[in-house]
Amino acid sequence: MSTKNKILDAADVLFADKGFNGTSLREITSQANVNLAAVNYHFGSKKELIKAVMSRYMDELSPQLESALALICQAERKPSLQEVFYAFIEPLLKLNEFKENGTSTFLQLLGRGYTDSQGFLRWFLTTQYPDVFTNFTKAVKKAYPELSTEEMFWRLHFTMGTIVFTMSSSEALIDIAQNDFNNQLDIAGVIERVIPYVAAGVAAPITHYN
Amino acid sequence: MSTKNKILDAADVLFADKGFNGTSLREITSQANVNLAAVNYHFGSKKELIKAVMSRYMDELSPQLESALALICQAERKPSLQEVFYAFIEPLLKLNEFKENGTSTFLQLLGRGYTDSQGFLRWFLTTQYPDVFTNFTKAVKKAYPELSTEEMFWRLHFTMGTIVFTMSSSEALIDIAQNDFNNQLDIAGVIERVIPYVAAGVAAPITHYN
DNA sequence: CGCTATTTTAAACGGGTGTTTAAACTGGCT
DNA sequence: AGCCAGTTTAAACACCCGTTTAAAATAGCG
Repeated sequence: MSTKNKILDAADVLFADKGFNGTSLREITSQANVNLAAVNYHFGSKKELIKAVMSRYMDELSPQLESALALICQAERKPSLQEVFYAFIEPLLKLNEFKENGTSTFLQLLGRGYTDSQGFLRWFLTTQYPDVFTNFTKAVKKAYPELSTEEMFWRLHFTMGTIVFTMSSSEALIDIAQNDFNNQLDIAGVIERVIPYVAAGVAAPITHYN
Repeated sequence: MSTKNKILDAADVLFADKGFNGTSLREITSQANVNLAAVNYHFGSKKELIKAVMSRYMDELSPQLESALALICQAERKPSLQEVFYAFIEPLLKLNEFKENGTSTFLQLLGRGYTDSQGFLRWFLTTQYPDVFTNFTKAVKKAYPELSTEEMFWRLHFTMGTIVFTMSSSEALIDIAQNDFNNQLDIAGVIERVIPYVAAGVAAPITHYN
């Protein structure tokens, strides 16, 4: 395997686990059995490495996501919110074929991107992959047209938060569930439980504020 | 004002803003106009300072939270989920009297605690303030008794995630809402919008898994 | 083979980190 | 006044960070 890919493979696991700030290049390169300077040689800087790690996932995910959402947008029938969210799930779970534990790793990385590094990664994603956001918004609007654009903006970010945060601590939560309820879940199991939650949240009745 | 409090005041703003790992003791002490060594003199270590910052909020919050939830648990009438959540809101918003921007700062700190430092802070909170969690669980169980304990465990953690994550990025979200919708919100406004969402999420119909 | 371009390597660079030290200062006490 | 516990201070400590350098190794090609 190429040095570049060895670095990427080691980096995304460590980044997901300990955050971008919390992971040093020396940890990454020693995990990857690669010289320290290789990161700067192949990627230029740590910041560029972070972008490369995210891009590898987004480039895999974003076309599938767009086509799945396009299918919903072009259909005549009005979709349910659950359908819209499940359009997300399938491409997300396919990341497990792309890379071992790809789904949870990617979602954890997404969570890190929101809180670490003061949002430069959110900027990177929204500018590099804007279609994902607009298509998702369109699909939700079709499923729940009464919802104002602003209210939808908030509820989608709440949803983003729920998913991303859940995945960031999914390992700990799965451990607790195993101990307390003797119920062994995997990532797909957690997703199964979070979908009804977020769907109901987005579908919540409209309240009027003063 | 005492050196100890100057440090705490500077620390919690910086910690909330840039995370625990992302904030250096030198930033804190220069912001507080205090000598660098004062942190280790008064608190022992950075880790202990983090605990002290969180304890200051939790000691203020936890008694009020417990009595508000106890009121619900002891009442004869079955409460609604919205009521249970609003029992949280009032004590949380009172943190603004305790300290300027206390509510959002505390919630941001809570979010940092989940993702930074690999969950040592979650351990600290759940072991130091266990009553908050058990009382909350009791109140929800009273409002929605059909929900199994395990399902409730998951939905409460989803809720935790939604709140905490939303608050971590609340400044950025409020900025976007201002630009895109000409709607200037504060923290209370964001909370007003998130409550119906999480209440509907927790109240989602029960699904059966294979 | 021999030359060139690419890649890998060890070492060092400058700077930031949390923590510790020991000396200086402070205010209250007899 | 002298003393002393409590506090503040400047300086240094050892260590880790991301990045750069220049030499060594490797691979590709005429």
